[in-house]
Amino acid sequence: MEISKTYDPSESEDKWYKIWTDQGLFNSEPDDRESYTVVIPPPNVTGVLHMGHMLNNTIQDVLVRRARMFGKNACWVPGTDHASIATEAKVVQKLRAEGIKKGDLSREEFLEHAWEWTHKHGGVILSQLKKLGASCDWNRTNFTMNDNYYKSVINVFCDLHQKGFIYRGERMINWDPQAKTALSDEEVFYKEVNSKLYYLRYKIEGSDDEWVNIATTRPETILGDTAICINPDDERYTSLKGKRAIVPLINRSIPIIFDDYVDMEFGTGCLKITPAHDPNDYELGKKHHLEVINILDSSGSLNKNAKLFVGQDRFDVRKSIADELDSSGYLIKIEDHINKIGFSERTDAIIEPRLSLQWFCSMEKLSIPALENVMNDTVQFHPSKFKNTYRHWMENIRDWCISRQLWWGHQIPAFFYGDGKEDFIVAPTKEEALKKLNSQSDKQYNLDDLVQDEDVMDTWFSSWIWPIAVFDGFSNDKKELDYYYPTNDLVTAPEIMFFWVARMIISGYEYVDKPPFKNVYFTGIVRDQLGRKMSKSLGNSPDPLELIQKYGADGVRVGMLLSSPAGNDLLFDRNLCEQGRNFTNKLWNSFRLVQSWTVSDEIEQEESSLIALKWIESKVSQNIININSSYDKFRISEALMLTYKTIWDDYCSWFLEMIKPAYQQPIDRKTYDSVVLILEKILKIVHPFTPFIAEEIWQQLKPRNNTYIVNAKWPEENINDSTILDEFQNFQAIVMGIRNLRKEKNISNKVLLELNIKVNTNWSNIFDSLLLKICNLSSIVFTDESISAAYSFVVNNNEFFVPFTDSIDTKTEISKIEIEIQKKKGFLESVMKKLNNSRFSENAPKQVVDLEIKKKNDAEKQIKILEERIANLSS
RNA sequence: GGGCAAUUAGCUCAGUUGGUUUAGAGCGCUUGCUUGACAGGCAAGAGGUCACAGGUUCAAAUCCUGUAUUGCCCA
Repeated sequence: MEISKTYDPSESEDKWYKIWTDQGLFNSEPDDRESYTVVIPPPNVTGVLHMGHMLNNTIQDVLVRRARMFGKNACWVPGTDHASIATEAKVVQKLRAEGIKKGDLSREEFLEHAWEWTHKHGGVILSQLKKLGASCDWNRTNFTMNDNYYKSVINVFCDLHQKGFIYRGERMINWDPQAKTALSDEEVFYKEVNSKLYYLRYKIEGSDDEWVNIATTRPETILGDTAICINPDDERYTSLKGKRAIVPLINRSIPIIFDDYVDMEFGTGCLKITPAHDPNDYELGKKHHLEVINILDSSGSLNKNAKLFVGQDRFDVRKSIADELDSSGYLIKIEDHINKIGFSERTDAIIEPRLSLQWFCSMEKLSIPALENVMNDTVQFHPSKFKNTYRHWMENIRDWCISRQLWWGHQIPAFFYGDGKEDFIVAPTKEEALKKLNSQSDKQYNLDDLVQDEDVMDTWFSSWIWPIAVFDGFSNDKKELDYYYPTNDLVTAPEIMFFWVARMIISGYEYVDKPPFKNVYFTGIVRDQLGRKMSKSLGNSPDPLELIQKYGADGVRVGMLLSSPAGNDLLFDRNLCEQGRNFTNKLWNSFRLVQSWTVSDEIEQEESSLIALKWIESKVSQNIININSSYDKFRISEALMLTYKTIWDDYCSWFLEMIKPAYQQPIDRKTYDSVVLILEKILKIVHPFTPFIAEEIWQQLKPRNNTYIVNAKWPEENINDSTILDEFQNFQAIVMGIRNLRKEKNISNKVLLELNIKVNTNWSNIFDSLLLKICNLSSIVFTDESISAAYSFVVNNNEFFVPFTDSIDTKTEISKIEIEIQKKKGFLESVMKKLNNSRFSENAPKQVVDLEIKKKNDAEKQIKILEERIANLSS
């Protein structure tokens, strides 16, 4: 049967994926075997696959497939995250396009739309992962809004409230005026922005013409000023002690206070204090018992407390108030100023610090075991440099604002029975809340008296229990949890180290008293060639499915991993996928070659084939040792490169060339059978990286009776002959010497050459038969004399001569050798410098000195050989 | 502003407690190769004063100090 010259992945990929899943090869149930567990970082339920997912999930699949081949019970749990704010934003947008405003809908109606949207778009991303070859147990697909999962989240909330970790409080939080919701600190990102610094003067109360000058970037907030603050060490302003100032335009009298918080260098050294609209001012306000005047409403417009500009947007007011301050003589000057401003991660709106009643989770105590067990490597970070970042964050951890003013998500299980701030009961259901309430109250309430808190929880408050909840860890049946938890490896991006990783560790210790995973592998961010983050708005992200179509899933997998050391960003280049595709093609053609041979039982195995087999056995074993060690250190791209070279260099370029029968000649049975065994080994080690082609060749190679490479055993290494590996290096050098010579002298590969060898050190003849074959030699002749009429080179102090076939160019030959001698002499000089230094020979360890002596002897010997050669040529 | 990293070939990166033949890989580049697995291939070659300046040491890409640049995290 004719096999295609190039490998076509499109057919075999879908075929094998279907068979694998139909056969249930990726499914896992607890049994006697050791478990190997990975939980997927759940992508947004309505998201689509991007390059970050590709990298992340390729790495997970490589780890999972390899573990499966080690005979472990591999379980990779897939699923999605409801992504409360992102999904809600999409639904609102979609409704708006249909002319429906969120405000016109009831909560129930809105949620119906949201579920409809989720069902329509949800899970697309998971089917895309199948294209990539992800070997997930799809029966276990989970979702953070599934009934069971929902209940787990609610129970955790109630439990933490019961334990006193969750509380309700008025705090200054990050407010997104566009989404009209609170955000956690982690959902705010800061950007440097060109803005203005306004210098204003406030009149001192009771004076005729005494002023205090302040500088502010937010003149609109003066309407909420309740003090002016000065550093007590600032001698410029000591006269202001005890005085009051008048807020311009509204003429409110405010105190002048003193606190060393104020930076004397910044602006004028006088700071206006607006406790309602700046977190630092808020803290100062609390300390000095200042009045708090909130002048903004939830959309960022001024409210009636502002007295002026009521109903206008904060940024419009900034312009108008500057004009008005100017015309009434309060504005001194405006300077350009660069400052950092917080933006909403989701809506990109400028964050407004806002005082509001929110739910918080107290983190300090909860985080203690989570910090400790990362620092002591119970949970290992790869690369370990991220431990520093982690520690820094954990040591300065702040309470987590977990409420969001949204509808799509887990509704906070707090039920209000009165108007007071504390008139609520926390319980999993309304019924339970009622029971609880009535048991502790004289008055008897009924269900209609209870109103559930409108807010939902932060999305991360559901995903932080992902590794527990996907194994039903909050139910009474702990069979799954006991077997699969702690999971083994988590593969994720460093950007969500605090959002997610740290919090999973915290919840793991709180609820299972064990870490959620043993290793965390941080991938880098996938960037484009210019180093920019890939994003929809830049349009610089390739479509993963198109890449898979073009290069094959195997090719893309290899392309993604070729240059992605842990924790470093990856500058994505589709040429890497091309390299991956070429690699699969190389593998394919090496299979075609083996497949094309006719096998003969009549002919004997050649000596050269026997040696070649002996060598490749040891070589592959040696490589497997190195590959295993790279995997153990989570150096995945290093493991890939070693695998790549095993196949391309060792197996294809050297081994197959060594055993290849002459054109249209058969191969002996013994050699052929051994080649098949080697090829099987090679398919196994490449399978985690390129599962599809590995399975395709595995199945075509011989009948497998419904067994698959997916479950094949990872090969064991056995180096039965290590000297052959050293000898091979000399052999390689000789082959290269002859190839070089052919190229330089323009001697075709078809011309038979005679190789003369003058043995100066020991010579093992095991590779002689292979030299004859690979270098196309007529014979190998051993000689005691140098041959003058010949090209020559030196390997391991043995001299090799190929007699001149035609015209003689001794001049070039001599100058070539002279260059060689110069090089060697330079080297010898650097060695001698060391050896002649008495402090070196006295202080350095003996083996280091011995090595230098050996280098010296070798170099001297080589120089001598070369000099003799010149003498010979010129005579 | 505070913290943490990084800087090695044209590009992307290795280089494991300082010493293994005057620094390695992949890609790219240059040159040569048309019958026999693969041009998505084969072979050979060029390319680096290891960011800079000091220091420690018999010995520094590797350790220390400073400078510059870049990235990340936090405020």
